[in-house]
Amino acid sequence: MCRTIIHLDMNAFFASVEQQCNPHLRGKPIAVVGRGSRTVVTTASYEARAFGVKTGMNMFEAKKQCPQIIFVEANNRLYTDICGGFIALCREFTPLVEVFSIDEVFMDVSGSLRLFGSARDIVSKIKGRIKTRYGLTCSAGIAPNKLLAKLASDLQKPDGLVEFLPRDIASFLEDLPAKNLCGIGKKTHWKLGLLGITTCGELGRADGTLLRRHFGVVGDLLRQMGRGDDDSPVVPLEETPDPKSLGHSLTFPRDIAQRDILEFYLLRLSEMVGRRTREAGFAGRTVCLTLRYKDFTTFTRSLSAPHPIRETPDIFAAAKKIFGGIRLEQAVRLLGVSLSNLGQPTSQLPLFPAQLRASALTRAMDEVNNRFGDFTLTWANMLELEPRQGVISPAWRPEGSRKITF
DNA sequence: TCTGGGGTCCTAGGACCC
DNA sequence: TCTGGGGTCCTAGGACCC
Repeated sequence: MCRTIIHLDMNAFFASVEQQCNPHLRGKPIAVVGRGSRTVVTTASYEARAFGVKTGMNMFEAKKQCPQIIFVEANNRLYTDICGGFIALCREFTPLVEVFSIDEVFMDVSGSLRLFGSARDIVSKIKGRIKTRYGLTCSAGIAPNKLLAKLASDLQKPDGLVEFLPRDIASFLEDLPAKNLCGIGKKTHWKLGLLGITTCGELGRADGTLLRRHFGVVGDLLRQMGRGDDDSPVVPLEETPDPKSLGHSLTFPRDIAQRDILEFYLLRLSEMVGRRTREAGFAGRTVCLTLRYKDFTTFTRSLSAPHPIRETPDIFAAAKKIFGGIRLEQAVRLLGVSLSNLGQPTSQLPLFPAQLRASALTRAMDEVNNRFGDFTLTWANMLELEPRQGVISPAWRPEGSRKITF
């Protein structure tokens, strides 16, 4: 059964939104960044990209590439609101809309064609509405599967539309670098190169046993990708699986060597994780601590509790226990806390008055914070720390623990 | 003034149990 | 004293995505 899949990719999303909101930024090289000096470029406008400014660059590098660059602090709320509108718009054409990231969606319009005409028609309607409503452009790819649709949308930027017809696919893939495929990163590209494989054509013809030997179970998948085969479904929001982990991490403005200060941050991160976990109605058994030293050496240590936990003091206690077992070798640049092995909280009621009080207290704090903002009400020893919110992750997805309303 | 933050999936070794 | 094999869980790390 041949499907018709559309991939839509908002062009330089965060930067374009900022340029729309602030006319004086239009036509200028800008970069959306987080707060503080130790931040990186999340999105660069096309004007900035022309100077070589790329996502992931730190501010100095960006400034070096483009001295007149304008840095704009991210406005997360604005981006998620527009993303919500964008998704709602796509869902007018099919319920099969998969949110791949804050600025990318897949649509399976196989069943919508009779109602709305061709996939091209659907794309031009959506593009038109995004342009009118938000002043934004996007690039679109149309193909028989997600892999190829994403490849297609990448070919014309900005404001493009590329359709892959089945008869053209093989010849197009023949000389296409394999690293252009979604899922083949730097390392895999390098390893493939050692095997003499650089193009999709070569990957598709490669020996299955050879690929399995070097890439394990992924080997077979790689060969299929080289041939442009992909039968993965478009997963709509309603069917998105529950998250497997929830976490937060923080790069400090300056490296920190004092354990007591690091413990303050640990509590703060534990509270952020706990609150989000409770809000999403989960509990988790495994607490994982991520630590990055001054020299960027990064490692994780985790600890599993016998029962699912969700209260801040429980998460903090586990994080502190892990932290206590680490002998600091350098000043610390980043700390992270995450909770995994997620499931439904055990439904048993708290047994002891102390537990009952703790849980009621948490509930009350969450309510206040949900209404008035993060850290309005907080644990006393967190008060001396500045609340600090970074830029939203471009991989943010409005689902599960991050639900939004349309 | 070097290098963010939020996730998923896979692998591999060791403990432990039967 | 040496010797099995299978299965699960835990931990740590790495590759990948945006």
